[in-house]
Amino acid sequence: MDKLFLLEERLKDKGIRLTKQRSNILKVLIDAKRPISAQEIFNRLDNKDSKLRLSTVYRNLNRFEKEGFLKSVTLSDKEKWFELADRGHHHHLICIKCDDITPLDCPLKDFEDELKKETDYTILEHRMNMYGICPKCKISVEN
Amino acid sequence: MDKLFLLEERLKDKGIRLTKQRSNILKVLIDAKRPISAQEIFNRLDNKDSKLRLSTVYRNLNRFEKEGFLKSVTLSDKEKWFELADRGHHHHLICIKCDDITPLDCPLKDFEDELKKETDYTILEHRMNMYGICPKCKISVEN
DNA sequence: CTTAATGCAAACGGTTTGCAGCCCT
DNA sequence: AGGGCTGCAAACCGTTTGCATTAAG
Repeated sequence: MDKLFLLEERLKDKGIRLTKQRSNILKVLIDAKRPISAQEIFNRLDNKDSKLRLSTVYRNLNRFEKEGFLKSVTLSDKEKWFELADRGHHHHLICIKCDDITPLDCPLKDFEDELKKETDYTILEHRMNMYGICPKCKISVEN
Repeated sequence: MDKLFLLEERLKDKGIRLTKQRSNILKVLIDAKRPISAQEIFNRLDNKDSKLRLSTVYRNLNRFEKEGFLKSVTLSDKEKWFELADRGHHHHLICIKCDDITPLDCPLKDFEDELKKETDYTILEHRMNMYGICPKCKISVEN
């Protein structure tokens, strides 16, 4: 099945207009297969056929997130990264040398349940990232 | 024992000059008993006896973190929060209504060990935050 | 005295916003 | 044709930086 087509259908269903810019942004997100920043999306689309401004990228990323198409991740202290929400809840392992990203299953289900009981909080969300050096970068550091 | 005195001694031991500004910043961090932003530190010290600039707060927070006195936490997408490093490794549960913060023991030791084996990464660090609504705010929402 | 630390102001980088005009539907 | 969306430029906000002055040791 064509991911882009499906996403575009969902846009239309919600009454969100299908512009060339939106379509292109979605394409980049699909191709990326990993979290990606607004700036990087912009870079990959700049000098392409249609005009595009960074502010448009931001506006649409925010819109898409609000509509549930995207999830944002805070992996660095600087920019937000965005990825398609179709892979379900998971976390990330990031190589601090090469920015390689590995998705991780969530190990926090039991912990969260326990926490609810202990604290009487309504738990809404959690975030977890692991940072390290990937096998490849370990080798290149040695050389 | 006096926390401030001990921290100031450690500053001197490292050859870091003990200024009035530094002393005041440390006081606020000690009193806070929770992560706190540069701006909030500045607010609590503004209009006090000695002069202070926000940039000085930032410079010292970064310095203190580098020296191992502080840990920074990314709880929101906006500002960094800082807390004393004397409590050892832990995480945070934040009420999104009132910003109340509860420290949490780390539940990720086993997961991290497993991850090292599975991925052959060198794991350097991880971050984890839980977000929810505290008991008090749940009640006030109902009213 | 020496030089690290601060005050001050300006820059920076990621993100948001207001407005006029464009182009989906 | 109408209103949502974009281009454009300017603002915004947390943070950093360069330089002259101050003050710690």
